[in-house]
Amino acid sequence: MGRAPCCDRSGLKKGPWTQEEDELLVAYIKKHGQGNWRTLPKNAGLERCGKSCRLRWTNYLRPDIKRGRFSFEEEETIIQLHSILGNKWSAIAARLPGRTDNEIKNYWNTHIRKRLLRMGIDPVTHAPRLDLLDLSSLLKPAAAYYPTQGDLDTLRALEPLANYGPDLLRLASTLLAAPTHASTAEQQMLLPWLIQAQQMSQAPPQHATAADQFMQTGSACQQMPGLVHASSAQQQHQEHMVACSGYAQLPAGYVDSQFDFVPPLMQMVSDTSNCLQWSSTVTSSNNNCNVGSGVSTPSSSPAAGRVNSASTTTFCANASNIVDAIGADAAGLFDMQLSDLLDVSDYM
DNA sequence: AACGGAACCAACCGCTGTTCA
DNA sequence: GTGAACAGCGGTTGGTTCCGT
Repeated sequence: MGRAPCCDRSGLKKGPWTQEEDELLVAYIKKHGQGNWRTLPKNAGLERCGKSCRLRWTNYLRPDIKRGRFSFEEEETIIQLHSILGNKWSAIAARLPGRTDNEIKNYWNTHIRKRLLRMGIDPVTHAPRLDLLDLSSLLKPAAAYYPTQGDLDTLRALEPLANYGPDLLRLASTLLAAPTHASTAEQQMLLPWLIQAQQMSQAPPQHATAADQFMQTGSACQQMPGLVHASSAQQQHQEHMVACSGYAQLPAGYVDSQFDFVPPLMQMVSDTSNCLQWSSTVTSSNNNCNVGSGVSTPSSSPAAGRVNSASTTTFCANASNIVDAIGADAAGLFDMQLSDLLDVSDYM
């Protein structure tokens, strides 16, 4: 839509706020509360537009604002949340008490973003920059790896999770980014798991099982049809992440029980027969495309996964089965249109 | 001390989503 | 159902401060 900014009206002041203006605004809000921003400036005796007043209040004058440098913990939290939520500054700010979206956005652009770039990490995707990797390792001969029958059996058993895991991550992150749909309590339930899963997806176990390694190889093959073996590059990627990021610490002893902490969301899904139908469909569509290339890729990223329209339809239709299967317990979480819930544009 | 570039951050701008008549 | 009004969000700008030469 887009409307002309209200500040364009003649007589309204722009630019830095004076102490007198601040006092007028604070006094008015203390007395009347935050009401109609449109009428507030006139009632408060301010020559400002309502938008400017709201911004000044929310970003500077609010009594609960924490000022000063960001702590190490806050910085780590921002990085983790950004890897999940992308540039959803307001959503990130909602999880950092006392910090505003503007402050976090500024801090990201001036400090964190540059730091990640120096470390060779793409601040958009949170993955190592491909131009810094030794891509020649991707070109290893296809016959370099011969899986055993045991590997194949294990892979077959884990296949469903391997395929719909990323999509569940995406689903959960979408829910977290939709505060009007999911309650705070529900988001609090999802967030720790999402961060943990995100860490795992960025830094897989250093002494992974054969099945893990084989799954990774399979995943890489889906992303690069024609390349049978890409685990070397993958391992390089992982080591790079662990060495550089400093925020990818894994829970001790997680390796052999990586599905132990599967949260209710995933558990409910895995318990249903619908998920089998869904996972198998996604698996088949994955043969030619990369569904949900990773929750760590914000929608703005050009590196986001791409699929054709047919597989998008399949994915959405079967995701609907998941929602049905989860049932009334999670109804609040899914009280929205699927088209809204799933950022379909990511898959186009 | 003077200058220029980098870093920082408050504020603005343009857009989207929601509400309501 | 439609469109205007409004609130809020994310990207960008521009003024100020810091720091190295």
